[in-house]
Amino acid sequence: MSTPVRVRMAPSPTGSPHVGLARTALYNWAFARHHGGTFVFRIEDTDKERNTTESYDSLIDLMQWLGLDWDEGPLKGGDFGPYRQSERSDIYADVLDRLRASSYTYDCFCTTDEVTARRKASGSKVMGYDGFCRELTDEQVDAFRAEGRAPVVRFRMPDGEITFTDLVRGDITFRTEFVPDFALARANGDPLYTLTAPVDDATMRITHVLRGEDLLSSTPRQVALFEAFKAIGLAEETPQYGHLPYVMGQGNKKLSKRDPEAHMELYREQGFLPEGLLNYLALLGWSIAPDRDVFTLEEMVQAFDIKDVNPNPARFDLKKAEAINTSQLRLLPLDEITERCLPFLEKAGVLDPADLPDRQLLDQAMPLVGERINKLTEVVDMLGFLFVDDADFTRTDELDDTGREVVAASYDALSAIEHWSTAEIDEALRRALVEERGLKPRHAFGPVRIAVTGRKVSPPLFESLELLGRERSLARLRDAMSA
RNA sequence: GCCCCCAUCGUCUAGCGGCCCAGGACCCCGCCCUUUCACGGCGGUAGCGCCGGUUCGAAUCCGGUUGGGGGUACCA
Repeated sequence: MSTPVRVRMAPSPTGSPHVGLARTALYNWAFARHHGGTFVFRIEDTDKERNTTESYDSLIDLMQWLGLDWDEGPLKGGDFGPYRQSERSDIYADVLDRLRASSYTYDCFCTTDEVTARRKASGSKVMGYDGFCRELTDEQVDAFRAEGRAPVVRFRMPDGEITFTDLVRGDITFRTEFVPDFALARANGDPLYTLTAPVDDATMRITHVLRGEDLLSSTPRQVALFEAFKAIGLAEETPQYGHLPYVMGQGNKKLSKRDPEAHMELYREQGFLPEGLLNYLALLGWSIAPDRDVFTLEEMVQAFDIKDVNPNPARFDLKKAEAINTSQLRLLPLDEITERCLPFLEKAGVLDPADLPDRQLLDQAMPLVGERINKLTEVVDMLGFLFVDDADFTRTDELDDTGREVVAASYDALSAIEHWSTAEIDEALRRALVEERGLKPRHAFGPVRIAVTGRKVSPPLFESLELLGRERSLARLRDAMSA
């Protein structure tokens, strides 16, 4: 491949970014990095009705969080800008003029109702536009205008068939009788995505278009358009297309924006690692090796080949996503995990990262939980008991009468301890509860755990007691006896 | 309806004619570790949609069939 690779990610800022989009972004990014090419980030905001600035912001935010850095685009600039279609109107208008001057397009005055009525009457199996206005005379045009009709601009599809080599599926052929003349601009003059995307790909010198399978059937239009672009001197090469498999949700439908699990922000809020999510997303249609599925982004860049992408649709499986995330978490050094937990702890009101004693306590506690959590948010429930003010401490799990007796015995045993250390706590509790009272460990330590941490589930008990400190521990035990 | 795409364990996949009576991961089920829950370790169940070809030999190639999915806009 002699010409340098240029790929792009071109989302439209409508709604919150979803996982299919992220997967497409990842593959484009990995492809660009693998080939030492350029990754362009472009915003397709031609639909004024549906675009929102919140969506635009969250798109940028998501890409930054994932660490998929772009070489050209918003916040970055580049030689082929602007990178928001809303700022490229003059470019589209110019292309439209040139296309019209060369008769690649024509004005169409038909209404949707008229077209479907004609289709129905003719008994045609093909839907969509029927080419009615292709060869209008000047008189007919005048008559339509006299009626007050404004035309949409349509592209004249050539006869015959169009074949292109899909990077993930191989050769695909469409007969153009099944791809009707399509609109490039609205009657009010606004360009449509059917025009803007190819124009941007051409002017930005995009070499490879990797996008969702939903765009597969529109590819013949783009290929035909590119022929016209070449004729009017706008493009020299048609990009190569590769259509990525769908990401499906529950059941057998494509994951849509209506599915809650489709939204990327959900995973971020749940405490997924960008590394974990990206690793999992990479697996939806690609694999790095027959016997391995946990890897770093660098390894992916190294190994990624678009030809290895599997064309099958893939179902998003939350359980596996979590498992991969866990594996990525285990790869992180403890202080890194701590650092990443901070925002979640702060947001939950567990601690103030700026508070030094809190930070020190956290650093002591993290070794107990760093290897047990699967997602960052889990530290909140796991460590909350250590930081909560005594006045606000509550138990979410209940103690029964025998539990209270165990707690009382524990209180006595622990009161007598000389040094408040894990080893002595262990020894004292074991002797008082297991040896003297003959309790099974499960029944011995369970009530103590609930008394002190408020929950049946917690970090290791003796260590937790040590960190909590003698006074607070004993206070909680005393409190639990009468609860 | 028409056009296009897809087809290996429940799920994600490896497999690009013999190495496969199909390998890995998740899930699930046992067992081990164990102060809870986890984590971790070990083991197990489970799959090439169907029918024809091609070939000495097919999960792998071809055709058909069935089943899924997507597209059919003055949305992207």
